[in-house]
Amino acid sequence: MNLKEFANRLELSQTTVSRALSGYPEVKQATRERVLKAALEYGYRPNTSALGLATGRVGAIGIVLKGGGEFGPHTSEFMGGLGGRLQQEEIDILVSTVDSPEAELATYRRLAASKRVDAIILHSPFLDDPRIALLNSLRLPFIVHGRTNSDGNFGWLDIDNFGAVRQSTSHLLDLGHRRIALLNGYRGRIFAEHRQDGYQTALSARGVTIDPDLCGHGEFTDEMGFP
Amino acid sequence: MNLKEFANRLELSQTTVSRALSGYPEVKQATRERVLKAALEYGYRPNTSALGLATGRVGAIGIVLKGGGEFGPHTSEFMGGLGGRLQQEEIDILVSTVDSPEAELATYRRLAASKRVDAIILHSPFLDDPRIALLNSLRLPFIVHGRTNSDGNFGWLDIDNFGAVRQSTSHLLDLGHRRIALLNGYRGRIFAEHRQDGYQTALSARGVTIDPDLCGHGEFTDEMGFP
DNA sequence: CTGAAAGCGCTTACAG
DNA sequence: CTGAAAGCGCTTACAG
Repeated sequence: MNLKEFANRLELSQTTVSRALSGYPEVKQATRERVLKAALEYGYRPNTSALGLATGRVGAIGIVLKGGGEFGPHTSEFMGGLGGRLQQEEIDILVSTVDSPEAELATYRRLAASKRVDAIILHSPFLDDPRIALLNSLRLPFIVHGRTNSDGNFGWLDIDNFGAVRQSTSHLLDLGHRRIALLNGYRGRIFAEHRQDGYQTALSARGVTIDPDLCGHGEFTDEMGFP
Repeated sequence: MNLKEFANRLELSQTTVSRALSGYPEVKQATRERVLKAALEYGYRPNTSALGLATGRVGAIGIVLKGGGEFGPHTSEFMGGLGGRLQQEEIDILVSTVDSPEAELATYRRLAASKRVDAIILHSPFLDDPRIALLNSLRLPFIVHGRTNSDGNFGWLDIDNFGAVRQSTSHLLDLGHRRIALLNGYRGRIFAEHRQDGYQTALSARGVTIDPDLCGHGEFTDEMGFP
């Protein structure tokens, strides 16, 4: 059912129905309630494409997943949390998978040109990340999950990698341990650098010399745990 | 850049440009090449919302993820494979997360009414799955990942759970083992039933009595491996 | 082989 | 407080 038909049934104009549904203030309370009730009853919902065309908002935020290793449990968990919140606003997550950095950039171009999403979540950033410059130039709103050294005025969110590892390392030192290994992510990832810093800071504070052999870098897999 | 502006630059009508881009046969070869080249150069792509409104196709297929346990590595892997194939057609995956079966049904209603996706991937079906009847009644095209006993004429894809477990059980029997445990999924899940059947078939074929204590049902987590 | 124009289903100034 | 109508950016009969 479309707006025209729905409005006809209510014997109201499309204008008034649209305004009632969108919460505009100039609709009479009684009218609004009648419309809201009928929408539930008939299951009417505005067509997303039409809405997107008229307003410029499509109600979806994009996330690009790399086919390979990035697609781990962290991504799942993050998407679960993100989706839970977005659900409240009836916003969905648009996932595009790619198999190379070039394909990822091409995907951002495609998403921007076709106006497929309202914003992007950029995750697992590099110290200096070309994706940020691209997104900026495309004027595609985005937020970064993780930290980076890239320039520009953009929002990001991250956990305190430095603090977490410094604190846990200190804790082990408190317990009397001295040979403490750090299983870290790939070098170049900023979170890995921060963890390394936290680790070194804690060790240095106690005068423990760092043994490079105890610092591993790589994928976060069970296998990587076995040197 | 929109079609109007793009067509103006080429000094062609929107009609011809649209047809050239969509691969309609009635466009002169030279014209088509000129359009295709310019599209790449200017980065023109049709607005998805407009395209969806005009054609009824939105270029996205939906998948609903339950916030809890379903969101494991299997889902990630499946989405990775799915996305890789869809990428070739520039189709994206629209993910909605829910936290209850009711919310999942409500989401299908929302996706259908707002015409947000072209089709749905239904995963982890139950023996008798109410989602299938709903999707049918909503006339939302879908395919089932996994098997079910539900009625109706619909497509599904699955691995041979019965054969896989029968064969691996037989293999262990061949090696001389007799106390073989089966760490299975939840009862009621059809894949779990099939695996159970495969297990029992293999054991019965050798006259080995089944010990219910060796059959675990639950989440596929490390913790579940410890009785 | 090409183009003018209607139509897809909404929103939102503008008018009352 | 309500409505008629233009406009969002495409596709596609229809006409030539």
